[in-house]
Amino acid sequence: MAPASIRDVAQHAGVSVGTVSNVLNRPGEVSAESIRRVHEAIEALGYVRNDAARKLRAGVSTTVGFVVLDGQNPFFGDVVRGAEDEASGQGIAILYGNTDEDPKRERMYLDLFEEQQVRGVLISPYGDINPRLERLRSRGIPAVLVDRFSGDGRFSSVSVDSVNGGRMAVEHLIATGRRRIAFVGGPFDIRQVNDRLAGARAAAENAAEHVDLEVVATDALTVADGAAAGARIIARPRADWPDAIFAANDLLALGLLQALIVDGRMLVPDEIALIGFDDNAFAAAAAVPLSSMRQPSRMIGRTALRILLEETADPELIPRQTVFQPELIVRASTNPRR
Amino acid sequence: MAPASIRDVAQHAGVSVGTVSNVLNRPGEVSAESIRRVHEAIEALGYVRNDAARKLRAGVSTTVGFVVLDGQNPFFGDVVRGAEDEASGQGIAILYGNTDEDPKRERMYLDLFEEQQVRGVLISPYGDINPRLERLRSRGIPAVLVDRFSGDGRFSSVSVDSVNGGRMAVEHLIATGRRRIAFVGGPFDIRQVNDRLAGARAAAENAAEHVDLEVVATDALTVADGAAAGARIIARPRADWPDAIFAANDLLALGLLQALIVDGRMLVPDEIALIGFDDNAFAAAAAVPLSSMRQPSRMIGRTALRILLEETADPELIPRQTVFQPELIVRASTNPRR
DNA sequence: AAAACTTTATGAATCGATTCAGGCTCGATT
DNA sequence: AATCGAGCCTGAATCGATTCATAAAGTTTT
Repeated sequence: MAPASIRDVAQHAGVSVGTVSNVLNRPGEVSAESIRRVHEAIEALGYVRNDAARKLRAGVSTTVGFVVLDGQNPFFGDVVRGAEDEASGQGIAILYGNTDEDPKRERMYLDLFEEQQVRGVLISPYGDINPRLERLRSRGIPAVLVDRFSGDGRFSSVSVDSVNGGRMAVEHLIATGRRRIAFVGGPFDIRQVNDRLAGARAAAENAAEHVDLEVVATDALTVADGAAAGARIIARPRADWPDAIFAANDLLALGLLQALIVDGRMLVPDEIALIGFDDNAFAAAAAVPLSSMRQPSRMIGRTALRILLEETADPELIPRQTVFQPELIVRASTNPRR
Repeated sequence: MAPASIRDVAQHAGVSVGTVSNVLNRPGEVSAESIRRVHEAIEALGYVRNDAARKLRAGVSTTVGFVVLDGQNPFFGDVVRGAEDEASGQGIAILYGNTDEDPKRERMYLDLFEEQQVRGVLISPYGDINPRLERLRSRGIPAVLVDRFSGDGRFSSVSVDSVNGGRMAVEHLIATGRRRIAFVGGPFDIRQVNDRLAGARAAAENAAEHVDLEVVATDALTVADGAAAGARIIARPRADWPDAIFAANDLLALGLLQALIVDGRMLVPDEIALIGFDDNAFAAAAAVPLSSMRQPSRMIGRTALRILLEETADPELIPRQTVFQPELIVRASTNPRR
C-alpha cells in the first residue's frame, strides 16, 4: 500500500489539505477541533511528511552539509558531534562528507550538497574554495568555515587562536623548568601549524631566561609522523636531546610518546616533557596522560551550526569571525622533573 | 537571479524539457547533437539538478542514512569511512546520526530518515528496533545492520565473528606462555562482549595445559573504565596479578595500558601481556603498540553499503548475514616474556 | 439590524524533474 | 507508391506539500 499522503489525511479527518498543512506548520491559525482530528488521522494512517515535496514547494531544507578534512582525527569527530547536538534539537540532519585533504572529493561533496539544496554548509576547507562557496551563497546556501579563520572576512568562521595556544603551551613548558624545547610539526602550509609555531617562538623569545627552540619538521599531522620524529630525536647523542617537546597536535604527540620509551623506561616526563594540541579523547587516555592545549571542539561545532542557521534566517547578516581561546590542560606528561 | 531550472536549459538549448531530462537520464535515446547543445546550455546557465523535484517525481533518493552507536569510537569512524568510500563512487551522500546508545535519539533519526525518504538505512542498533525497521521496509526503505548479527534473519547484517575472535586472542596469549589470564569487559548485555568472553572461555578450556581465566567486569567499553579496571588489578598483591589481559575492546585496553605503568616502569608486556579488540588506529599508536583482533572496519562499511544498494535495486532479495573473521595482529604488547 | 471585523476553512495553482503517449522524419521494405 | 519501423523529439500530466486568494461563519461595533 502506498504511504499516506496529505490528501489521505485530509480525507480521513474530513478537512481540506490546506487545513492539514496549517495544522502542521502554523497550528495557531487552526481551531482546536481541527488540530485534534488531523492528529488523529495522522496517527491512524501512519502519515509521515514527504520532505522532498516540502522542500520543492517551500524551499526549506532540513539538512545541513558538513565537509570534514580528516574524519580519522577525533578532533573532527567531536566537532561533528557538537554540530549534531545543536542540529538534532531543530530536527535537522547532517549530510556528512570526509575529504581526506583531497580537493576532488571536496568539490564533489559541494556539488552534491548543491543538488540537495541543503540549508547550509559547514566546512573545514582544504583547497581554495571561495569561488565554490560564493556560488553556493548566490543560490541561498550560506557556508561557515570551521577550524579556519576566514582571512578576508567573506564568510563566517569559527576557529581557535592557534598563535596564543602555541604561546601558552611553550610558556607552560618554560614554567616547569624546561629550556631546550623542540617544536614538532608540519607541513607549514597548514595555517594552524604555522600559527602554533609562531606562538611558540614568541613565548621562547619573551622568556626571562634564554630558551632554545628548535623545529623538527614532519610531513603530516599523524601518529606515524610523530613516532618517526621521536625516533630521530632520540637517535641523537643524549646531550643533544631537548628537555621538552611541543607537538603541533595530539596525534603527533601520541606518536612521540611511543618513540620516547626505551627499554621499557618511559622518558616522559622525567627526561623529556611533552605537550600536544587539541586535547582529544586519546590525550587523556595515553599511557602517560598528555598535557595539551584544549580546543573546545564540541563547542566549535555547536557554534558553527548556530551561526549557520542564523545566516539562513537572515541572509543580510554580515559574516563574523568567532575565535575561541584554547585552554591549557596540565597532565602528567609535563610534570616537573623529579 | 533564481537558479536555472530544466525549463531554462531547454529554452537555451532550443529543445524540449523532455529532451533535457533524457540527456541527463538516458543519453542513449538522444541524438549526439542534442546532447551537445544541452550540455552547452547547462554549462552556460550553471544548471544544477534539483534533487527534491527529482526525488518527488522519480522516487529515487541519493542519500543513505547511517545511525551509529558511538561516534567517539574510532571503530565506527572507520566503518562510516568505508561506507562513504563506496557511496561517493555512486554519487550518494550519507546522512549521519550518532545515538550514543540513546534509544530516543535512535528513534528520532529513523523518523528523520523516513521523512527524507532515504534510499536505505545502515544502523548499528541499540534498542529493539525491529518494528521501526519493518515499517521503513514497508515503505520501500531497506535496512542493513552493522556490527550486529541479525539473529532472526529478518534483515541483512554485516558483522564480525566475536566468538572466534575471543578464542584466537586467548589462544595467542597462551601460545606466548601466559597461563593466568584476565578478561576485562562489560556490560554483558552487549552481545559482542558476551561472545568474546565465550570465545575466551573456550580457548582456556581447550588448552593443553591448565589455564586460569578470571573475569573483571566493567560498566562500559571506555578508556576510563579500562583504567579503573587496571587500577583494581594492580592494587592486589603481586602474586595475584594475572600474567595476561584480554580486553573486550581497544578503548579498554588503552585504559589498562595507562594503569599498568608503575614508577615510570611499563608492566606491559614483561609482567603482563595485553591484547585488545578492534585494532583501531590508536592501538598501533599506543605507547606500547597493542596487539589486537583486527576487525576489517572499513570493509564492513563498504560491504554494508553495497548490500544495501543491492537490496534497494531488488526488494525481493532474501536478507543475508555476512560475517567477517577477525585477524590477529601481533604487536609488542604481547611479546613473550624476556 | 446593518456594517465591519475576526477567525477559520477551502481548494486551485505552484515548485521542478520525470514519464510516456503520441507525433514527426526518413530510409527500408513490399 | 504505399506501408512500416526506427530513431528522435514533444509537452502535458504527475509526484505531494505549501501558499494564498476567496469565502463562509461567527463576533463585535455602530
